[in-house]
Amino acid sequence: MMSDFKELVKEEKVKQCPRQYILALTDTLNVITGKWKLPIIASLLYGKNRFKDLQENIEKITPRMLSKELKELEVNGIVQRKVYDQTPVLIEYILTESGKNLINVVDTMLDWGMAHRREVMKNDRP
Amino acid sequence: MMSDFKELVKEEKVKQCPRQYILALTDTLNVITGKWKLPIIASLLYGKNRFKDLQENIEKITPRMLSKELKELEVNGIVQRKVYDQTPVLIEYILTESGKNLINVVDTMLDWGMAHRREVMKNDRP
DNA sequence: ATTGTTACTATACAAAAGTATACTAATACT
DNA sequence: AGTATTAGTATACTTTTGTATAGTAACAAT
Repeated sequence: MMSDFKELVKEEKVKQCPRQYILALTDTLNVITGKWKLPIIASLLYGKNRFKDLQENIEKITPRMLSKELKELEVNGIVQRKVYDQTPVLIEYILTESGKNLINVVDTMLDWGMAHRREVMKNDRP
Repeated sequence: MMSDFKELVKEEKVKQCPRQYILALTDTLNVITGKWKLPIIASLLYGKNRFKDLQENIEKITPRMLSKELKELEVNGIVQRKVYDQTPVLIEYILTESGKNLINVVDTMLDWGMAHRREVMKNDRP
């Protein structure tokens, strides 16, 4: 079964990309671009969900950036912030369904990246 | 068949992402991030391969940015620059195999983006 | 009263990415 | 000699993104 975008590209008469496609692609880009987004999402996938866990797991990230990125991921519906009223306070960042599904995107990116490296090697020394 | 990254995440004992995975992901991010990369790649997929075509096809891009991005895509092995010695000179930017394969990444991003919008709608008005 | 813990915020700054506007080189056509 | 065409480059600037460093709030334990 062929996907939307491949169908679209196959049809040579198509002149313009539908607006909703552009919106969807922009959303995805916003969620994965930046220096810290993928490390944070990967850490959350691994089950590191507290602020301190993330800070320890992601080398050299400052609390300012971690806080900023988590907020952005929250308003974009990628993570959910859960507060447990203990002492000291416990706060967990949990991936939403959409957040978990990002693994498909990451995975395709990984596949392409690996294949691209093989391709470049092949062409450099034929 | 399950992919590399999904396998990795399933194994809870895994503590660190292999270096080559990080490199591959970084490569992919570098190729698709920025305001103009996807529009340029999409235009090239559609068969718009001359500088002027791209300039007309991509609204509001300046020649400086187009030139800069094309150069970057070239050194990263995504496009190939072909010079035809005519008058006026004809220069074509052609996607490499890796460049064409980016459609898989774009497509997965599109799928996720569309599904995410449906998910957000569902949660906003339950 | 001091120290420890978690989860941050505030301020100032540096670097990267993108924009605006004008200009150039090579060639051919009139 | 002046104009058109393609494919860019040059310079100065603004905006966005990320860094460095220090400080805060709410408790509890000693």
